[in-house]
Order: sequence, then C-alpha cells, then structure tokens
Amino acid sequence: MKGIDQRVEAFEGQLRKAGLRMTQQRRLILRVLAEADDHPDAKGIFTRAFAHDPTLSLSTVYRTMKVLETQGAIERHAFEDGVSRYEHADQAHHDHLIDIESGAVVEFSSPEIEALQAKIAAELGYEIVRHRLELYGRKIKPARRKPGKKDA
Amino acid sequence: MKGIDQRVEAFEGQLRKAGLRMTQQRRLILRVLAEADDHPDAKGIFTRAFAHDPTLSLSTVYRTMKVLETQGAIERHAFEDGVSRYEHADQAHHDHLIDIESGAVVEFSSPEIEALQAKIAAELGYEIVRHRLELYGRKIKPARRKPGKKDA
DNA sequence: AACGCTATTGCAAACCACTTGCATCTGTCA
DNA sequence: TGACAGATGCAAGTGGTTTGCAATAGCGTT
Repeated sequence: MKGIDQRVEAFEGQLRKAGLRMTQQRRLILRVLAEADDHPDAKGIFTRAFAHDPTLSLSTVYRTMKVLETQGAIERHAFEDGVSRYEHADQAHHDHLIDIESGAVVEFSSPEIEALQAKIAAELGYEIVRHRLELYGRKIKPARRKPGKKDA
Repeated sequence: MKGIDQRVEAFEGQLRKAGLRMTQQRRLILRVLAEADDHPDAKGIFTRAFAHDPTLSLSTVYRTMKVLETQGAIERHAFEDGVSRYEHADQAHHDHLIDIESGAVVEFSSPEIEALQAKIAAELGYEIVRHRLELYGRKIKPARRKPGKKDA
C-alpha cells in the first residue's frame, strides 16, 4: 500500500488541467480503487465507498469511472459476464487469465504474443490500436509428488 | 453459398436427438445464419428473418440462439460494445480483428499464439478452457508506391 | 472571506440487451 | 388422428448503465 495519497494528488492536478474538479466523491472512489488489488465492478466500488460515505450514489460511481477512464487513470475490462470491471492504470500493460471456477483474475503479459499480434495484423493490412486477450482456464491439480517439475 | 439445406437437415437430426423440435422459426433463423457472412447480433438476425416471416418474435431469436449455442451449432462473441454477435460454428477456430473505423470483422488464426497462450497458462498453473482474443485496429494506408515493402 | 460561475451530485426515471411467465400453438410420435 | 411436451408470441421483468433535472459544492476571483 504505497503512494495512494500521491496518486490522488497527482490525479487532482490532472483533473484541474482538464477543467474538472476534485470532489470528495472522486477522492473517495480514487482511494477505493487504489486500495483494491482485484478488479471490482461498479457495484463493488460503490459498496466499498459507500461504507465511508453513505450519501454516495451509484450513478456518481459510474460517472466517475467514465471520467477516470477518459483521463487514463483506470482501465475498464468486460470479461465474459459482460459487466465492466475496473483497475487502476498505473501498471504495465498486461492481459488476464480468469479462473473459471473461482472467478479469480490473474494478470500476465507476453511480449511474444504482442509481437505476434502485431505481425498478424500487419499481414492483414492493419495496425493494432488495442487488443483484448483473456484466457479462461482452471487450475491444474498438481500430481501428488515431490514438488519438482510437473507433467503436462 | 453451398450446403445450406444440408446444414439445416443435419441440424434437424441433431435437434431430434436432443428431444427438440425443428420448427419453422428455427429453420428460418438457421437459414439466415447460414447465409450471413458477417457477425450479426440478435436484432440483426431478427430483422433479416422477420422479412421472411413477420410473425417471428425477437424472443424466439434469443431463445433459438441459446439452443443453437448449446448444440454447438453457432458461436457467440461479445466484442467491445458488449452485444452478443453470432456466427455459425462449422468453421475452424479463429480469432477476430475488428476494424475500429468500419466495424468490419476479419477472422484470423495463429497456432503460434495459441501455443504461447497454453504455455503461459501452464506456467501459471492453469489449463486453458477457452479464450478470447480480439485485435482492434485500423487499416494501414499503403504508401503510394510500387507495392513492394512498406515503411513502418 | 464571501461571490459567482459551472462542474458535480443524488434521485428517479429512462435505456438497452436480454430473459421469462403464461396461455396458446404446433411438432412428433404412437 | 390424437395427445402431450416442446416452442412461440406477447408483455412484463431483469440487471447493468445512463441521463434529465434541480440542488449542491469546487475553485478562481474579488
């Protein structure tokens, strides 16, 4: 948990520059996001923030998420169930592996895949603007052995 | 445009086997899907089918899509806008490149990427059940030259 | 420190894609 | 041909997200 306040302050400057305001609500939502280590949806963010400010409304959360996304402060993802989930954007690019049993989201990145994507797109006459890569899988139950190398 | 009738017939047998019925509506929707070379959504399918049978209802389309998906006759995709789009499933596995300017969908497949995905998942202790890979890009305007190699 | 302009908020209603309850209709199979 | 269970149409219901509007509150200015 490092640098949450700095992040909020930095974002405040960013907002100001855009002629927007740093309100209590935005500060709160920003904090909730910074403290989250998962990928909460709007309702999840609302619930956590609501605990600190019972006057907050869900629509403000939605509106704030849009502002944050426009400002590039967060990223929005929609996994299989279709609901938008958010994560703060101050991390390196990565894709997601979703555990279809637990719903857990694991992040990963693969320069090789990115390179291949670019190559494929180029061959089709396109340049990639963005992409979406999600793997849906289930945990491999490791063979009951000495925890060395595992088979397939 | 080959084999639409055969496809419909084959699917009829498949339905029967599952204790389901081949209705006029399903026949019609199946035909619309077989004739489609794009990735229409429910409303699009409805519109096309409705032209042939004005008594058809949108809910029947949705219900039919669910049946078709369950039977493995079609695949459902949800691109960025979140609405479900469908395509018949009698083709090889592929992913999609979406032209962000025209909305056109180009299909492609890359065994190399698939292999990398499996490798990455394995390293994280997962086996992939399914995945979603979408590239969003824009057409590269070719340099006005002899169509040889192009710059960046 | 108070002022005013305008962004922002809360609330409720609206939207949109999709689903569902129910009465009716229609494949299917005997 | 008849009966029964599956399928349909319609309208109402869901669930996530957006929006109109009047009230509130940042923030630069005085």
